[in-house]
Amino acid sequence: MLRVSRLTDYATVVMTVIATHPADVLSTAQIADEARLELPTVSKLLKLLGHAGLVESFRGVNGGYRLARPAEAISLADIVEALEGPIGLTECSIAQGHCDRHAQCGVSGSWQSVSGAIDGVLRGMTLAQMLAGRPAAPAKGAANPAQANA
Amino acid sequence: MLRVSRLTDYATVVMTVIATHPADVLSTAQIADEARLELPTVSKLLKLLGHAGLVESFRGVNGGYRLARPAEAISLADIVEALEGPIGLTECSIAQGHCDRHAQCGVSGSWQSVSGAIDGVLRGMTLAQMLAGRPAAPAKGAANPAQANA
DNA sequence: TGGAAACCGGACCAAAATGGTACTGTTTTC
DNA sequence: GAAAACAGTACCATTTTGGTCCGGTTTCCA
Ligand code: FES
Ligand code: FES
Repeated sequence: MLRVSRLTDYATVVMTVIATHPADVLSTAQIADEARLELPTVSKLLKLLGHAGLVESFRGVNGGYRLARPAEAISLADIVEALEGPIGLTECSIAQGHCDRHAQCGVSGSWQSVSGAIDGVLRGMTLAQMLAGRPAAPAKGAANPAQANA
Repeated sequence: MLRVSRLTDYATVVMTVIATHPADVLSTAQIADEARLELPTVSKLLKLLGHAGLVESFRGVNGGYRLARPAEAISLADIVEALEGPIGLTECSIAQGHCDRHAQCGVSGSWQSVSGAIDGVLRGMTLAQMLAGRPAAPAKGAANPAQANA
């Protein structure tokens, strides 16, 4: 389905919740409550996001999480990468040489090309735009050209 | 990793192999041999691609497969959709209403936006372009045009 | 008329990824 | 020192994926 993991989807929800309170340090329980997600799940997500440097964590009583950067400086690509690793549609397009078919298959170049384009799209969508809830087209005004597919 | 299935990757290889012989009807064995893939796997791929209307199949002796459309009219999006279904990064972006969190999460709009953009990218890459991107024609020297019964 | 080539449609299974949870430790505040 | 809250990790159930196989059907050719 060319889909992103459900955890990644939830991560965007969590990030928007945090971004709604830019001045506060929110506990996992608060975030889970606002995001309507299970607490252990949110906990896992926050750990990943913290590891990627997208959120700042504070331990101890009254601890919690806060955005490490303003929402304008956090892109959807950052979140996706935090959850799913480097962006690349195929394994061959991430690390060449891993595939013995690389020599004559020749499609890896095309995959790399589209991977780069998609990376640009994801990088053009910022958390601030997601917060606005009414985001314009990310990079290019790519409305669906023709849905007429057999 | 925001990756496409490995089968989808193989499908592009298979499609380029078929597109290299626009005038011939290639058997599954021939395609598998040129693509350096296992025959049962290629068989499954061809079935899927045939269902999607991307290749034409001919039964019986000397049967095989052929592109149903010129390579210029087949896009990467067509191949991806044939293997993985409709393009959409999240489940919510494909069918709204499946998610009880849809009301207040608000990120589904953003996901739909980027999904549309990615769909445009994939639709802009044609099989002909993928063919052109190849470094060189691999094993085209073996001119076994019609009915390689041998 | 018979056999062989080749596709068709499934079912089937093993392996891997995913989603989700739980537990124990460590840090900080009061 | 007790409680709050994050850190790390380990674990398991479920789903998805990858890959294979089999019987059936169609077509061509001798
Ligand atoms: S390089 Fe790996 S399949 Fe093309
Ligand atoms: S609509 Fe499903 S998580 Fe946002």
